[in-house]
Amino acid sequence: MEQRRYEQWVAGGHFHASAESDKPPYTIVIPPPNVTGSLHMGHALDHTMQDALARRKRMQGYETLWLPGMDHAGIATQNVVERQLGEQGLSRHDLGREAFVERVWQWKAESGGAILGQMRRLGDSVDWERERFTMDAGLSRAVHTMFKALYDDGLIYRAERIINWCPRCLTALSDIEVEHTDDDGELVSIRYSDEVVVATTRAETMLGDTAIAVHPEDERYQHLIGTEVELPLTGRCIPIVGDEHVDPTFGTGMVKVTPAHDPNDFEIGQRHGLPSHTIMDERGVITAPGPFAGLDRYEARPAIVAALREQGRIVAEKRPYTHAVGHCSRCRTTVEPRLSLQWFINTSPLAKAAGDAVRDGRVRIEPAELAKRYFAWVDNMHDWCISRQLWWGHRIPVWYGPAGEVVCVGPDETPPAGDGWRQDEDVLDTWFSSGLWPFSTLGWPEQTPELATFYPTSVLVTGYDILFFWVARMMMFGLYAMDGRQPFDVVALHGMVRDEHGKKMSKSFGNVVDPLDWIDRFGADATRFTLARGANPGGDVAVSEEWCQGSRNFCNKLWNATRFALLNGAHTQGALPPATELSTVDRWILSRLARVTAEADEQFEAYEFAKVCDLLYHFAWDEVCDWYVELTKPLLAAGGAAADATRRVLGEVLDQLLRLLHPVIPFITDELWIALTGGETVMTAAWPAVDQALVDAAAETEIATLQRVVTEIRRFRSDQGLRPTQRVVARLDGLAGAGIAGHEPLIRSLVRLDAAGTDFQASAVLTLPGEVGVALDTRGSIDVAAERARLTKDRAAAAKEVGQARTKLDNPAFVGKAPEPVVQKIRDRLATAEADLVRIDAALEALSS
RNA sequence: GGGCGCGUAGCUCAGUGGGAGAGCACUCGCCUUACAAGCGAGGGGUCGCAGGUUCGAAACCUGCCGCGCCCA
Repeated sequence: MEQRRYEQWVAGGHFHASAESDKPPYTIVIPPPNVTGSLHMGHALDHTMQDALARRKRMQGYETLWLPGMDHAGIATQNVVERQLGEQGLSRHDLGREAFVERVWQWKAESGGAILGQMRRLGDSVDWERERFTMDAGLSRAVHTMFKALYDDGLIYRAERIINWCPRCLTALSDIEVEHTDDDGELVSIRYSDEVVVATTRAETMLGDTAIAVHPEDERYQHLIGTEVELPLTGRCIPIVGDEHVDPTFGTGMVKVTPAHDPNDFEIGQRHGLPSHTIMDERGVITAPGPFAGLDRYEARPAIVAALREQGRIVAEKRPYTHAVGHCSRCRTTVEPRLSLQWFINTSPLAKAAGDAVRDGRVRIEPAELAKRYFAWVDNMHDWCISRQLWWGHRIPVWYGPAGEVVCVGPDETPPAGDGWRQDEDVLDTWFSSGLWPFSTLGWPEQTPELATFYPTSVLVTGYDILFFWVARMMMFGLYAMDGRQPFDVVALHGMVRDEHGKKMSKSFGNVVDPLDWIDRFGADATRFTLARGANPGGDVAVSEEWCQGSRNFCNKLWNATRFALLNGAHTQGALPPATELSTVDRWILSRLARVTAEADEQFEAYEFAKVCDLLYHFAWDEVCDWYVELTKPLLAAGGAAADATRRVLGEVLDQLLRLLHPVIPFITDELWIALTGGETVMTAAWPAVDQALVDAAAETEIATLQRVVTEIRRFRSDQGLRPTQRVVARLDGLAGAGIAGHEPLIRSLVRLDAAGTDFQASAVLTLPGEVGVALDTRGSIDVAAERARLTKDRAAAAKEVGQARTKLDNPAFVGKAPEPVVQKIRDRLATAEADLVRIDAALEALSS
């Protein structure tokens, strides 16, 4: 059912947005999933939110573009294809660069982008005609244009720096592609000389030491500054320098300095003009001459410790010693800080602008509290290493000439002619192209109608976990490339999807839920509703199968309610009858509908998806199904003009309710709406407008009273053990005083009370709030103990209320300082509770006599 | 080590100065003519702990305990 409906939506062109439309634009670009990826719960949550926003805006009359696509995931994709080659005993070098890249494209054509099909299952209303991929010609042109612009502005530079290096992927990584974990290691203290002892977790790097550093004001060691010490195992002599960044309280207060293998040491080296000795190759194998050459870094460590121990130089060892270790976010290999020549972006002016755009309110982060995290990142941004030693990606458009020339070519410039020119071997970080996504997908650098219409995008919906990875980069690039115009007006953040105990889903823990499995078993609507219902701004979402079942049950409830409506002639033909021709029940539900519509709008605008779902769930189930539908039964059975009006109102309420729910649960609402109204699709129906004229406080009060009376009678019946079907003869008194005189037939119908005849004998008398009396003839089967228990409980509640209210009112400070409405409210509460007490006491006394 | 955040019913979470809420789970009764994937009724919380501000604190402030995330 769902797939057929989806294809109809696509075929109907309902997802397509036109740049030539004169409607106001509303734009969302999808956070591009990885071309190697498949749909997981995180995507399902992210997409559900975006789809809900897009569908609502479409119904509101906006030219709504939700643009889909994927990124090329440089490292991940290259890994996949290299693994395939590996199975045939080949490496990418056997193929050569050109053939390898061809092979990757082939892989993409055959098995890339599985997620796109899965998005259809979820119901994503994306404009498939505008699907984009970061390696497409247009987007590649955007990348080259951006590179050239930044290069010409002096914001891109090439330098030898310590970077994060993955010895398995054989490429540089940016700071954010490194994940730190606390790992068990060892801390060994090595005596370099009688006076020089240093502690390190990386003994093997001592081969590359070029100094010892102490704090310049450390009195223990001041006299050593300027002297030299012999580096064990090497015979080299290295200086002792004073540097303020040494922590005198850590270990011995002396640190070894290995500028080529540690970022902090590199800086110390820069400050003191120390040489850098690289002692490992790109795979982490020791290259320093001597007995350790050829050993892997993890073999070299124990070997070197052993050699030092033999010389009696190991003076202390701590095992295990827990310390933070960086890992490649793609393959978990321990990152090796490595001195190498890379391309960088000078982020300071860009990050400043990215921070200011949020600070001055041009871009709003929802929820606002998360802006703090954003600032923490953009205000302390390091330069961004953008070169990767990969083949799959956008090759850096820089050419080197035979005479040492360096030329950056723009998108339309041909590479320099002549012999001896070669292009830079590296490609750009995938996030470089992802950073251009909000405008490269709209045609930039061309000035397309799409760019003019749909930029800036309206909202970016993504997880707080990539606020740094991606959002900050789009902000930097968008503001730079689009003349200071922000890439999006709002960033709506959500959290992670977790299991039913709030635990992170992980393969190793075995608690991963596949959204496609839920879609198969419970439907896309139930899956979406479960996620949306848990989606508080910026918060994680815990989900479980039971909750998805609950969502499925809700969809089923809607189906049954609509079935009831259709079986009873509900319709949406013609105008609503005027209020004067409507029953109180009809006026009440229309009033509630108006209020709920207003509230839903408010919550939607605030990206409060959980509140929208909660609101509509309770309105639909508690008010429409449990009360309104039940109340219409006697009205419809009575027939006549009133029944005709109710059929129209019932149709109206469901029509509007299905529209309100459509953004979150698109499939079933469309199915039911078409059946109810005969329309083409609810997708193109107008979003419900709030009609203030329908708000009817008097009707609401009346029905609230009716509900309280009915509930009290049901409570009595339940406590008395009267079966729901058992009809009881009863006399109702005081309805007029409570303002619900006209509703006696409704009340009798809902609680199955028959009219009192001539032989009526009351065996139980209830007095309800508002002086309503119910005298029931239970044919002597009254359970006195149960009734006494019930009344005693009610009395305790009323007495507690009286006590609390009195305490407040007896406090002169409260009466004197609290605002008058609050005091009045307490007075009212006291009066009500005191009246209840009198009533209940009378009933208890009657019971005893 | 630095920063951010959380601690409310059995579970997952709303609730930011004025009567402690929801879903699920639980108990009891029901095959009531839309729906047992349901209907009706009900039980359940010293709002982490200790101080403070206030007429009034789950909410605001301070400290402590416990947990999580990000960064180094």
